[in-house]
Amino acid sequence: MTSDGSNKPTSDSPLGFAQHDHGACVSDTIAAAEARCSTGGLRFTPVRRKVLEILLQEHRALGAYAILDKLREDGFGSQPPVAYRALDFLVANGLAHKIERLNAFIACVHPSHAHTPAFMICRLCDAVAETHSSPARGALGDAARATGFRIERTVVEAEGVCPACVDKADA
Amino acid sequence: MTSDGSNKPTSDSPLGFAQHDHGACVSDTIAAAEARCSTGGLRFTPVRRKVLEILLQEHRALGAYAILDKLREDGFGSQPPVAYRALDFLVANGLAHKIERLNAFIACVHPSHAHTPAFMICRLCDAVAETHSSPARGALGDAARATGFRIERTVVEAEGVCPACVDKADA
DNA sequence: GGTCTCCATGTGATTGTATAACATTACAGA
DNA sequence: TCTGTAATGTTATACAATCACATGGAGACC
Repeated sequence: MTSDGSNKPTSDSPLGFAQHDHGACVSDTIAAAEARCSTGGLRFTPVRRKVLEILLQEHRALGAYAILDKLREDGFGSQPPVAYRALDFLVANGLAHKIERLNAFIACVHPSHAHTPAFMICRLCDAVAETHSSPARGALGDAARATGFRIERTVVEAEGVCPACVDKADA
Repeated sequence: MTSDGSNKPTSDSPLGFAQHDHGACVSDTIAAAEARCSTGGLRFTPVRRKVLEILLQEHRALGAYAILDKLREDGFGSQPPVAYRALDFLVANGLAHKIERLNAFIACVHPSHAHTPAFMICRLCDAVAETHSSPARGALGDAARATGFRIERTVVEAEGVCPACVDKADA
């Protein structure tokens, strides 16, 4: 379903909507994860590493039970908490994000610096691209200031059609 | 858990973070729903009305199964599809919104005109206030234009602490 | 009025998502 | 080595969402 699916963008089209060296994308993220864990005194254990590797395979969001299936194939524990605990760790440390709209998870594409992520989700090919938002600016920030609400975290997700799928959408 | 919980703001504190005549808030919304349904040839059936009334009782998001419990108390069907179908109708017609972060639903506070809702969710008292966002503006809109992504719908939800709870949060 | 059709509702069963609770194991530091 | 803590494994269960099918009522049409 990964390399031969008809929905999958071909090599000249974006994964996270933008062409890039995905191999580097993967190894960079793993390296960043190792760095962050060693400096922060965190343990980048086999399950956690494996889950991050699974998420990094594609720029799509994976549900917890899909991850669990892949873990099982590789001989890890296969009960829900195994996946959820690893995902909690990755999310808490900025190495992955949860896509609330999909109840699914995706690897962070630039885990090296703190950021407020925003996502664009293609409803046709399921690709997810990460960008960033600035919660303080914009209508939401205005409303928060006006009412005295203290923002601690934001969920910003756009659903629509990615550049590789617009033709299909209009057909 | 609703009227005696210690988390519940007292009568002088905000529901949607702002003091208002909640009775009018409820009746206005019901009236708007009736208006919209009659002009649109839609059927504002008993279950649908009841679910909207349930959602309107408080400015908090309710899970589908909590709604189902209340439906059962009032003699309606108590299987999940009963609630989900009514919720689908309300959401599709702009009378209610889903809070993705909570997998829960809330009545729309100004159903009369089309809008792109955004929410502020208090993690201490569970109050939810609705405001609006403008997807085209801001960092997300910029990113969408830059990559050629066509936004069809946005999820904008802020989690934090509402004005009535800041004291508790800092304690 | 009769009947047909569509839409909404009711119900049972099932799948997917997420967490609670508890036992066990691995690891780092005293 | 001992010990406290963090991570893992496992069972069970709560919560979220959908499928499939039967029933019933409101309106359209003759």
